[in-house]
Amino acid sequence: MNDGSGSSSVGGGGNLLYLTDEQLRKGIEAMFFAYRGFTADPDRILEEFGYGRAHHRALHFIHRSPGTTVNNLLAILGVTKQSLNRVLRTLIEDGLVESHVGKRDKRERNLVLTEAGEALERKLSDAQRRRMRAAYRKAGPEAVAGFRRVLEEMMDPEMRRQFSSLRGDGP
Amino acid sequence: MNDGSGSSSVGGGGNLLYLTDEQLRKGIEAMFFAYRGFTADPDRILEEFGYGRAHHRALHFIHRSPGTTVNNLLAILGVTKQSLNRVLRTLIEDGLVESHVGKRDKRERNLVLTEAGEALERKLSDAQRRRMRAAYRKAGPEAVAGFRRVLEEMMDPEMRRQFSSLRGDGP
DNA sequence: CTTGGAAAGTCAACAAGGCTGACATAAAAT
DNA sequence: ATTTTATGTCAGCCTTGTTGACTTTCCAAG
Repeated sequence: MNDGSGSSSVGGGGNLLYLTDEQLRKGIEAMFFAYRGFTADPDRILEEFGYGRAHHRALHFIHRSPGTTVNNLLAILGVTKQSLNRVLRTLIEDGLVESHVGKRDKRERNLVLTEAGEALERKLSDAQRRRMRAAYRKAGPEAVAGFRRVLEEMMDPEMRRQFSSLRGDGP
Repeated sequence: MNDGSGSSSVGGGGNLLYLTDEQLRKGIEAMFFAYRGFTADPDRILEEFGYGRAHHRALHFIHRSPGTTVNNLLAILGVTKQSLNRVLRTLIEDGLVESHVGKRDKRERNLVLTEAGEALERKLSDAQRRRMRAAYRKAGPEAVAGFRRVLEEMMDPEMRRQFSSLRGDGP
């Protein structure tokens, strides 16, 4: 019944060809396969350490916003505090993350990476950057700009805001 | 501190500016947030049915290659047969998927979606397409081409092959 | 100063969806 | 006849997500 969403614009304006269901399906599958590639390298490294994706995410965003609070991290990662706490606890026990009582608000915990934490984060993001750099290089600057543009449009609006600002530390 | 891989080309040739670590980091985070958005809509629908990502993946690729075999699906999804089987079993029990003994090779099972299976798949992919179409439209054709180009480069080489061909059914 | 409530942590229990290993069956291939 | 392949299944483990209940700390409003 062609529910309105479907298979529009074949003989249409001409350059709307990329909005056909077939093209969209290819885009959907490209996201699926690419995301797998995107995480494959870090995942191999994490496995050596007995960690998973969740640990990488935590390390990444603590590295990115040193001194960020647990609540901040929860908002960014979109998981429950219990789930995050479990990951955070192992990272703290293993000496990769330090949790300091907040100065202004002592209820808060400011999270920072230790030397070892920075080292692992670097190892992980190096691997991820290496792949992305290669992809960027092969695709060229124009493609990269388009890539970034589409990804940004694909986010939920809230995420898009966090994506642009994403402080987490002081004002 | 600039570990060799890092922060190349700032005052460099000029248009290599986009390969700085900072730009790559933004790309990495864009992938993370965008993938969340990308799956958010189907995930809400799946939840109503008591299904998860794994079910969506199976439905998608069976819809895409009707009559595909279990082994084919395993290769595409990159999971163990036990893991896939669990998902497949529930889909078959729930009457969304049918498993037919292969004609030429009776060891194989040819998987197809039932009416109900097609209906759910459509509902899921409609939601996903809707978001992607909106993103495509806002970003424009040039951006979409770049998006696809970078994603393809980001895949593992094997996946890239499957991405282009991806038969699964007859010769 | 007292107290309400936010921030954070903890414990318990559960589910999805990955994994490995072992084993069974049928059918194709050698 | 034997081996290999395709599939299914049982059992058990792990990570990472969930909910719910409860405690501690401590800022801030009354």
